[in-house]
Amino acid sequence: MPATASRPLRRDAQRNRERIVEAAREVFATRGFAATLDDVAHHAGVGVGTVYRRFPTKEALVEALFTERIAAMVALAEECLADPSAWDGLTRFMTAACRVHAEDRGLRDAMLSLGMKKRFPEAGDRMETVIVELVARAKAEGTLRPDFDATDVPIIFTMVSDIGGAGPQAYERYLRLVIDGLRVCSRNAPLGDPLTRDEVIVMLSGCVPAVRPRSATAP
Amino acid sequence: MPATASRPLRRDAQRNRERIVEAAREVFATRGFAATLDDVAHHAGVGVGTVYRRFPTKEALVEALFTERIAAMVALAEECLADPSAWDGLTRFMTAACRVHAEDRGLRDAMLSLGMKKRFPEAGDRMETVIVELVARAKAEGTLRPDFDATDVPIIFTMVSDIGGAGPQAYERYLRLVIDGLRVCSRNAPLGDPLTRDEVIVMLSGCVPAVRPRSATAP
DNA sequence: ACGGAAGTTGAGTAGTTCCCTCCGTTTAGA
DNA sequence: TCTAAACGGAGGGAACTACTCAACTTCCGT
Repeated sequence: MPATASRPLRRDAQRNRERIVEAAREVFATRGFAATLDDVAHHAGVGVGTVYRRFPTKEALVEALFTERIAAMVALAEECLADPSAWDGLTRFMTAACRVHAEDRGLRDAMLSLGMKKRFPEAGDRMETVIVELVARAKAEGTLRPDFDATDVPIIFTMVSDIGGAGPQAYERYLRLVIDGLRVCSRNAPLGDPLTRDEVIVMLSGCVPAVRPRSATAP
Repeated sequence: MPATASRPLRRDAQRNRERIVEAAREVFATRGFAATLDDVAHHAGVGVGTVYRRFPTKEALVEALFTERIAAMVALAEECLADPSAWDGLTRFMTAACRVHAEDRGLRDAMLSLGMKKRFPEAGDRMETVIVELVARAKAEGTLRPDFDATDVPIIFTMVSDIGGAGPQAYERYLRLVIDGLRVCSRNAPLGDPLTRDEVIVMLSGCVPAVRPRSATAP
């Protein structure tokens, strides 16, 4: 891997780059992947060309914006795995994830879209295994209903974060409702079979916007 | 109301009209309001022009397709209101509504989109009051948690029916999960304040596709 | 059997959105 | 001062979609 240590940016270019990243954070946070690079440029007070000079595609900008934040989410999940109470660990993770998704729709789209696996394969795998463990541990503890499945977690994230439009706190109410349905309770009706991973993928691809590719050339 | 009793359609035109309606039902059921009238025409084996001759706009077709079915949903809600068990009445209604939404995405879009109020104002009002009663009755019965609100019902419909992409049965699992969270239970965490009607409207407009107008002329 | 009204067709129009490029102009900094 | 780097933003081009229209076809009353 040849270190692409190109010469440092000119001072104005560096400043603009920072402006672009900051503007992108804001614009993506509110509009998600639906945000346009024209939006970002305008918000940053620079021309579109400048954005494309720094980030050759929208994809590149997305990667630059979210790599770090997704790693932080994985770290959080791992930290929750260490919670002495499995139930608290799982629900803390779910609550924190939903809050983050509500506050930053871009991060939501990055984590839940199909592109996740392509863009951040390592983080994605790690996240998946940690979620499996969080769920297994809470079932073993006897607090999480046994018919719940790890594949339900991203679906719940998607469902709940769709509420985002109604204000940043709105998700909380419905997440709580769902979490109250997660506890073992003698009156619970059985859930039946969980979704397969493929079904989850289909579902996410239908609900979470993708970065629209310039031209669709399927391999 | 001047009976627009124009002369009866020619036989071939009548047959085509029926084909169009049937094709539209199928296409809208799977693609929702995202379906194109070109899709419908193709599916019906006629030209687009024929569709537009019968239904001057997409709106008109939507109205023709869903007026009756929405009235049926209102009737169902009223029937559930007569259930001796308020809990069963409410959950039966919610389950039936979600099943219908899963089976016919067009009906879902018609019932949950903002256009509902403009297109079917009477049915919309009636539905709203019946839901309020269903919820009040179940709270009075002591089975529904008291911090639940009637405005939560359409939100739950939206959340759950978003799962539709993963197959027609997928919604069931998550609806059950949510319903299990609706029962009074000493371990339930308080939900806090419900969404205002305006917040509900914002949320729905963000999640449910509208019939795209020919040109955007905001009043 | 025929004339004309009703019906059909589908390429085309017009509006919109959005990713990205290009080139004439500006500016940092040696 | 001079040059390479950076900038701006109009516009290319592709995709999508609601809808139109002029040339053609079919029904049906007489």
